Amino acid sequence: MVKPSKDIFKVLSSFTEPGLQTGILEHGSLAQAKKGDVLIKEGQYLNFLPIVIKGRIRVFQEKDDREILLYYVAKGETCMMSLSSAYFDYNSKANGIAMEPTELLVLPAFVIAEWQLRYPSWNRFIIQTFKARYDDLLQAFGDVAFKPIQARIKDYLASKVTENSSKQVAISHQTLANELGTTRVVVSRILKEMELDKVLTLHRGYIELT
Amino acid sequence: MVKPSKDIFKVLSSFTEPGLQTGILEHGSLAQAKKGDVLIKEGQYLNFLPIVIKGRIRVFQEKDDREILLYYVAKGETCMMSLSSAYFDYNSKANGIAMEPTELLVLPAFVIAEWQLRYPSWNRFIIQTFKARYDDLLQAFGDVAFKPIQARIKDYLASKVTENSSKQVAISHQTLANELGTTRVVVSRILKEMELDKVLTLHRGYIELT
DNA sequence: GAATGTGTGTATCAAAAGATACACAAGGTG
DNA sequence: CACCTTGTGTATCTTTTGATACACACATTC
Repeated sequence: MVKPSKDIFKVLSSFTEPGLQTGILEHGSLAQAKKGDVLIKEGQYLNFLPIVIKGRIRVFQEKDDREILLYYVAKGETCMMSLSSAYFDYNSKANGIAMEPTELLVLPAFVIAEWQLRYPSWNRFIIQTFKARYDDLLQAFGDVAFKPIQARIKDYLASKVTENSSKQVAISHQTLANELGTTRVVVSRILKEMELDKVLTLHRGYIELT
Repeated sequence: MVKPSKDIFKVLSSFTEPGLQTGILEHGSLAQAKKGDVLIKEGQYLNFLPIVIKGRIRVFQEKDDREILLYYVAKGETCMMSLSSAYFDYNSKANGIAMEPTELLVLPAFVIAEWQLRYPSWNRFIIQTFKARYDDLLQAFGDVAFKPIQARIKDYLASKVTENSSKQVAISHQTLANELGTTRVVVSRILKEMELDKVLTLHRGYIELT
């Protein structure tokens, strides 16, 4: 049980109220996760709220041997599943796995509602989280409902290109399939078509957009 | 511009603080919508928050000539799109249409954030709305991503049977297709298969589960 | 370099879903 | 009744997606 230091407010810069900062230092603890660590499992009850200080968490749904991405939790953000779960005593409807070595600030569930009425910046944080996750999900929902996989692959790759400002996207076909909720063979097939259409070049382990 | 009376708190029974009630009576106004009235259009900016007092609103996404249901807004509830839009000055990502003659309490956007810090019951209302809509959407997302249409039709009809405690579900094939994001022909085909499997009987304008 | 795991290409077949077109029935309206 | 709208049944064809199977290349480890 490691206590956080004031350094975390370099990352959590939106939490400005002195009382809030004191509360975080008092009730919070720091936890580490290795790449691949399972942080949240579907069905699990959570009575704490993790906020990512460093690293990234992938949150996804699973059914049989298929997966589909919901969202990533980046530095300074928290996970919707935990928030819902901690706030309402519901269980998680998704899984969360650390993508890289990740550092978490863990807060007990009871502070969420309490601080929300007391500290405007905390309230804003909670509302922002709900809103951002809802928007993400809505976007994903529309895509799955209306777009063919080909277009979704294109979109996914395009967003990665922007995100990393590199034309080369390091991802395997299997992982891409897991992000989009389909299978490896389908992804390979479509990627090959796209290569024939000259929109990208395929390599082992990465894809190069043209 | 019709001012609301105290009667609305029969519906909005969770708003207990006297100050909140006064605020609602002061800043709110009542509006009526006829069946089929378009209340929210995709892309629209909203600077008000409507709360349903009577009736029901259908919120859905649209692309080309396809539709897919997001959720219904029932008595005492508000619409996630409006909330997001009014709270954050974003535009709506969905459409809202009155399903029946509907009465709305309309509040100006600025009250949302203000009341949220001042009145716990209002805060709870806002959070509940986010949470409930997120859950709905997550469920729908998983269904679209993983379930074949046949199963989704089954689920949809089953939920209507429960909701109305009647084995007869009054819905046309076209409307059902619009709820699920597919086309009429597909729905008719699958329903016919299901009739041959003896799980339901088809009639003009309604479907009877067995 | 043999063994193993991971990543990719591809063929074949099957199932699901969509597009288009047409027939017809039921109900309401003039 | 003639007319129009809405709802349904269904055939045909195509596209998309999925399932299974197999080959092979690259990389890592022993």
